[in-house]
Amino acid sequence: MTAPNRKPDYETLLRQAGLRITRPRQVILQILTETDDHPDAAQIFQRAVKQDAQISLATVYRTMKALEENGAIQRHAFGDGPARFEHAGDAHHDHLIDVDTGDVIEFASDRIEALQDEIAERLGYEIVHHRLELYGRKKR
Amino acid sequence: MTAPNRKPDYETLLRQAGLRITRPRQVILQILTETDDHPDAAQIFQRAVKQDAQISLATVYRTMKALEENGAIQRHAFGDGPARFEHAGDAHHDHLIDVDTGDVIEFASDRIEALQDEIAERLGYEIVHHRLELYGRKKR
DNA sequence: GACCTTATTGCAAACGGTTTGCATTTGCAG
DNA sequence: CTGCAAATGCAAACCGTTTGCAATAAGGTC
Repeated sequence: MTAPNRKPDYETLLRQAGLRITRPRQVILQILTETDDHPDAAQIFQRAVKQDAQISLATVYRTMKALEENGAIQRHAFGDGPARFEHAGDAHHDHLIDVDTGDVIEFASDRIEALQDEIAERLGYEIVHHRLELYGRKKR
Repeated sequence: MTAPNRKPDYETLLRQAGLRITRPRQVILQILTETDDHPDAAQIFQRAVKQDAQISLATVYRTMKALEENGAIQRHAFGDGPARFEHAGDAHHDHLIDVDTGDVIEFASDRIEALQDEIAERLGYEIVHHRLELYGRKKR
């Protein structure tokens, strides 16, 4: 059950943050708006180059950083691979990564969240954030 | 509640795997045997150099790889930092990382494990492995 | 629309963690 | 003790990511 993703208006968001909407950014934002998966910087770059051949990978990284700082996207590091991005603002969820395909399935469980809090509590800690990733293989 | 760690006999283990016990390896294995925390390669290297000034970082990495391949240690990547190692063979557990100190506290919860299986099951997946990390701050 | 200031860009170089090629050394089976 | 394969140190390569810099362009102001 993938969480529904309302596509945020990245452009307005950046403008409100006082950032300029440049051509490269338009391209990148459009890609993010259209995408439903969890692409890494290289994938975003590849897609972007098709629209505008002289966009640089550095700009992709810088744009992702700007978006992240403004809470528009989230950065994940699954396994040991490159960072992958997804738009923030959806309800909290964790990830199940298909080890064969790299596909990411989102899921949420209040019970797991509650248990985590309980454990942290017992250890005398306050959870700042957490990471729960299930790596699995599709049953046939 | 840190899981009790029975120190494995790395040396015998490597010998059984047909690997040679060299001076650098002796030093590294001793360090691993003595350590209770989750050191990264650089830390192991630092400690090793004190015993034998000409051990190289490459050898640390190669030794850790050999140990990992033989199931003697586990490699973790907390946050975005360097890989950190711990001896395998202890009962399964997850980690709570103190965001202020980097300290790692181990914990286990059957209930969380069960919930994970349940979720994967529901999604039609079989869990190969998982990663659960709580990042927290000590309450005073 | 032209102008000006400042943010943003592309490029290439630097980065940090990790791996690798190679010539040399070493463990250890025979 | 010898010989050969395995392991070492070193430096260079690697990969994902960040950064310095000079050039370009966004977008507020007139």
